[in-house]
Amino acid sequence: MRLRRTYWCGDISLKNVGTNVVLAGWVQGRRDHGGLLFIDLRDRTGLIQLVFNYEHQEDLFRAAEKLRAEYVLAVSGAVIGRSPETINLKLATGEIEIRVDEIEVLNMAQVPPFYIEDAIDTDENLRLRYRYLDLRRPEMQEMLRLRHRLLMAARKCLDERGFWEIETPMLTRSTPEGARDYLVPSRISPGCFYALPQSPQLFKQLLMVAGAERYFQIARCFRDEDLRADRQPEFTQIDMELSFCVREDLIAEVEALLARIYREVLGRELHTPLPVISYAEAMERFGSDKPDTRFGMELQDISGIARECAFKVFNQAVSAGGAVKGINVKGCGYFSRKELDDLTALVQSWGTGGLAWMIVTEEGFKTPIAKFFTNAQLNSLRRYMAGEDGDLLLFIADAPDAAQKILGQLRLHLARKLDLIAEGEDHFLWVLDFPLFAFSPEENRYTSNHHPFTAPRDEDIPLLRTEPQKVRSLAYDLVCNGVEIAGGSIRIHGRDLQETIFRLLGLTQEELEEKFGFLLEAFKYGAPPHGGIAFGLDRLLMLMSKRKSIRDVIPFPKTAAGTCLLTGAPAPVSPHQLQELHIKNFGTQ
RNA sequence: GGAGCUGUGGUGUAGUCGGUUAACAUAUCGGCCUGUCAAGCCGGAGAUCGCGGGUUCGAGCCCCGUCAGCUCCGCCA
Repeated sequence: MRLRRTYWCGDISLKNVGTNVVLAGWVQGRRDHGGLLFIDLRDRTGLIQLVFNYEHQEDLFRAAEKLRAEYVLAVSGAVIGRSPETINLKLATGEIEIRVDEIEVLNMAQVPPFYIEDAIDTDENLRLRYRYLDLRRPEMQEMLRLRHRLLMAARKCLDERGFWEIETPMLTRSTPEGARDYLVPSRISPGCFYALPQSPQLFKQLLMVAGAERYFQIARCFRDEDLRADRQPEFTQIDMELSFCVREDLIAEVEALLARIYREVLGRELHTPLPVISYAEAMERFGSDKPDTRFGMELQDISGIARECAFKVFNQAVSAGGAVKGINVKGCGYFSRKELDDLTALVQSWGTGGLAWMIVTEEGFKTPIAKFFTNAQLNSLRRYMAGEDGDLLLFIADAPDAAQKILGQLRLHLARKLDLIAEGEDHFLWVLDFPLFAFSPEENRYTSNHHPFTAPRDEDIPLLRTEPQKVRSLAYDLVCNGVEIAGGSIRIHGRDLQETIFRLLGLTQEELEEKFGFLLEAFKYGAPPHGGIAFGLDRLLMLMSKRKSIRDVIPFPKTAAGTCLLTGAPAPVSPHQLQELHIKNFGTQ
């Protein structure tokens, strides 16, 4: 390489007119007019136009004629201002161009399999197979830049607030609970396996015992579960933990970090403190523990009226300990019978018996179940549901949590269908006071809602012995637009309480010692009160860049089947490799 | 594990009721062209229609299977 770059393409402007510059980059395109030839040169900062004139320099012109898309060049030339009629306002550097006096072709290139430009509509297979070309496209370069800026802003902010960036092992041990582990066989210990971390959970708690006080890590995490549009088998967390803190301290730290990120990366102010809602209230009002609060259509409880009415589905549900919940779909009284039947089928596919509907009209209620209600009941229904003429009221009768959850899903479904969601704004909120446990009927035991190290609220500790399902935890989720962005908790720091929880989770003393003995032992040596949280960095980026797929914010993502189309991973290995690892291949049956 | 959608020159699409030579745009290659920036004009090459089987006189189109990608359910402390 003879010519050494002196400027980036996108940094040149009218200020540089009259100077000589050396640029380097890729050929974006070529416009050949015979004796006059234009080349757009691209680097990661943008495009700039190179001009070659046959009359000006014949040899150079002949060389330029041979250039093709994606050839790699260094050029030297003079920055000249364009004449007014040739200025291109669509191009950031459209007021100037480079009159080239020397070209160095650093590499030739095959014709790429798709266009290197934004808004391409090509098969994602191809984009992933040739990811290095896909990443050349400006919108993908912008993603890389945004990701970098987010990481830098987070690191700077956490550093300034006294957090130490500390690495924890990637080769660790498999633990029960949680997602399926990715396993790594040990060569030196035959028959034994490492697990890749689902999160650095245990290590960051040990760091608190170790007196690190404030820890963070940009941590890669691995979970061997099926993929989704917002889920990859390996993903990145901004992981934090701090000692001597209460829940409110954690929340304040996170809000400071998030505000800093929004300011530095997007130039936007985040108004803190962020709204807070309890898990119970979120479930009651939105039927979700990650409510999308960008629109209304909140759930109402009409169990009181349902109990009194003559409609068996309603009154029996309530007397069996269930609930009747409703939503008001404003102005949708025009829904056809078919649409209502489709909605009914939808909620049935989600596992409830059916859907009751009422349309509020000037003459009263239009509904197949009118005869089961007195006028007084219908009037209080209308009042409860804030029903106005033309509204559609939908009701589900079921066990309280099922009715909430399914109606919450229906609320989301309708909001998307009716385009009620204001895309411009981000609605952050904290969800607090999650139940510590969920009961698993399949396993006939309690499981941790968050993870087994989550502390219960002090005042609920007595309930551990009597009604564990009622114990509220010191866990907190940060939710935005119906997506969980971050989640964490205050941890248990006492050995006795931790053992009680493990036992409630059905872990035997042996399992407990074997799997978590090292943590319980650490807790004997003066563990400080501590708590932490982890951000889903990829999801945060999706939110900040308004992308619909997590693959669009990860440089080298995997497909829905967990494969990498670029490298071909996962792939078979040689028998020799397996032998060294003491692994026998049983084939694919 | 289950459900749905998609697969046709390099790329994006069209392809009727199953009918003979698979169309269009763009990219690409060659020629012309001195102010383009989605350059323009002329010409050329480029597809066994994801793969395998079946039905049929005949399949891009219908049927079965399979592969790949995407979306959703289960799963994801």
